[in-house]
Amino acid sequence: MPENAPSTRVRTRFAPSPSGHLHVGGARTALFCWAYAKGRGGDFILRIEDTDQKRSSDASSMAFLEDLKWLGLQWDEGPEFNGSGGGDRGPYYQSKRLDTYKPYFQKLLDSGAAYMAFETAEELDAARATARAEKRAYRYDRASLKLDPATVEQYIREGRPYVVRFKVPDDTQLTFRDEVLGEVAVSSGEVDDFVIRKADGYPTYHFAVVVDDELMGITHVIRAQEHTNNTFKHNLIQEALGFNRPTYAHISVVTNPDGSKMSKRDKDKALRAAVREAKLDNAPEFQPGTDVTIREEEWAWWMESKDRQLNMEAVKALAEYLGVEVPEIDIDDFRRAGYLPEVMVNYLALLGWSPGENIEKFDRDFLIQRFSLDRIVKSPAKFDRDKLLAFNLDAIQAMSVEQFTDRLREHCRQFHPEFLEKLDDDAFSMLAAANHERSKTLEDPVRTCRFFVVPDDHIVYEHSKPVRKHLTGGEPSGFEHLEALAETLAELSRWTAEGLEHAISEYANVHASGKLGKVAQPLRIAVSGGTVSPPIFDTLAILGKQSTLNRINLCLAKREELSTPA
RNA sequence: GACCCCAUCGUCUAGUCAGGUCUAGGACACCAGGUUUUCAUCCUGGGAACAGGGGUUCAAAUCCCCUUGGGGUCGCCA
Repeated sequence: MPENAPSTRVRTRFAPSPSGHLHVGGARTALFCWAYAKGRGGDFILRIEDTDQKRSSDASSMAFLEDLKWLGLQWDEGPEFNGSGGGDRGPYYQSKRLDTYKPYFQKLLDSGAAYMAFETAEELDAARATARAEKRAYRYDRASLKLDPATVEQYIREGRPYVVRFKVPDDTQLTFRDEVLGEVAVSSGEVDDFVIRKADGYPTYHFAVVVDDELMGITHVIRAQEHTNNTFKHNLIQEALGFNRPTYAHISVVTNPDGSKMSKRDKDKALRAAVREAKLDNAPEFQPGTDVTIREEEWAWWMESKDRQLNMEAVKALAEYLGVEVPEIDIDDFRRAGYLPEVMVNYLALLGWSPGENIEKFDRDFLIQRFSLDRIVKSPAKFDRDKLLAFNLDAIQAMSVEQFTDRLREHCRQFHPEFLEKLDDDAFSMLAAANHERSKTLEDPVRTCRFFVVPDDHIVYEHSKPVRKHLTGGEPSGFEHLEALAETLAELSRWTAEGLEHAISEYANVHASGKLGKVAQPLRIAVSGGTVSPPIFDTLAILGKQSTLNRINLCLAKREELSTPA
């Protein structure tokens, strides 16, 4: 098999189909391709495998470009997007390369390496169903190969639709060397005469991938292990066309906690199950506020088969409607959940690869320097959210307050603008600083600090036992402390965390035998509605004097109500 | 079902290719203590694995075979 000469420039590619966001598994594949090429002074190419005309191609289907960018994976060639892409070996969309494929189809047809087949999809489905019912393995029977030339010619004249199939040789061993798996072999009898050109004239994945990899000068194919068996087909086409065989590395799949393959279709799967559970027969009418609708045809189409996906907006709306959590599998899900891109990169790299030496925290540059195919683990890796979270926490703790503030501001700008609208720069900075040490994600401050951006009289007090206890318990009780504190604080001139600490600690020394907790918790409840908030002095400082006093008074006004169990 | 691939703590993994330094290392999770004005941190300690069975060898987590288990693929999807 032709090895690439050492002098050849390394070129890898990531080749997704345009179907929405980048999911975790795809992201890891892209990361490995990128790291391998970049570590060797090579090129990382992005190619869009859009040879399925049935698949929707709305704008949101290219959302993964943004995800790739967010992770910091620049592509040297491919679709142009935000500074990445371009290149002179395009177009990088397979649907725009139809003319390119034509002569290669012809070559295979002429040489007899491929042939036309006239069975319809329906006929083949039926044959497969029969085989299944009889519990035997389905094999294409090569009926069209046995047609005599005159018949074939006649069929073509009649305008019968046909596909082109590759004629797989009988009785040989097909082998290839894989950089992670080693030698992989199968006997050719296991490989069907596969379709390389669909009835609509589009190439199938197998064909397009081979032609494009050759024409784009791809030297290393790093892809998921689900493609291992396809490699034999690709090798066959390469040989028939006189192409180079690139170096292969098949990386194991990333699985869900239950061990099943993590798939971009998991969200739809979860939703379909929920729909059946809820016995929903038709597309629901969503809330008037949303402009999302699912048409009847779309609904039926989607429910019909497990490999069909709804668009992003519909997924979100339907999940909300059904009140179910769809699994977090897309890079974008983690971005929204407040994970840092560098942490995602670090964690993803650890799924199936490790640098050894007990090193597991590293950045992109380290990855580029150290990444190699021979340290890739062969077995599937479960995606462990706990560990990801722990890494995210560590990364946040390692930041300076200023860095954290900037990151949080950016996160809010994108996903929670109300925090920037309601809080001025100073208050926002204080909020960020107060949350720095207690946040595991950029979403944590947002989630636990909603009360800052709510009007004073909209505070909702939690009717729970701990709340009641902190308010009514003790001698003096929490309410009594609040009454006293309202006066003390009203007279406080230095409304800063330090000033507040001074005043409140002093109060606690005198009236609560130095037990700060006795006064901090009632205060916390009064201003936030619950028992959880940033450190109390910071909280009050951010809130400001007026809001603090308003809320204490509001809490006191609800004394009766908050003293009795709900 | 057929074929391909895989197999170290609950999880991600180091160690396997070049057998001895492995009474198997790290991280996450877990458990027990401790610090802390809440939550979250943080500190200390602890339990936790070579799937099973046969070989080969002075010696096996490491090499070979079988069994079992897991994953992947069997589309005019990619």
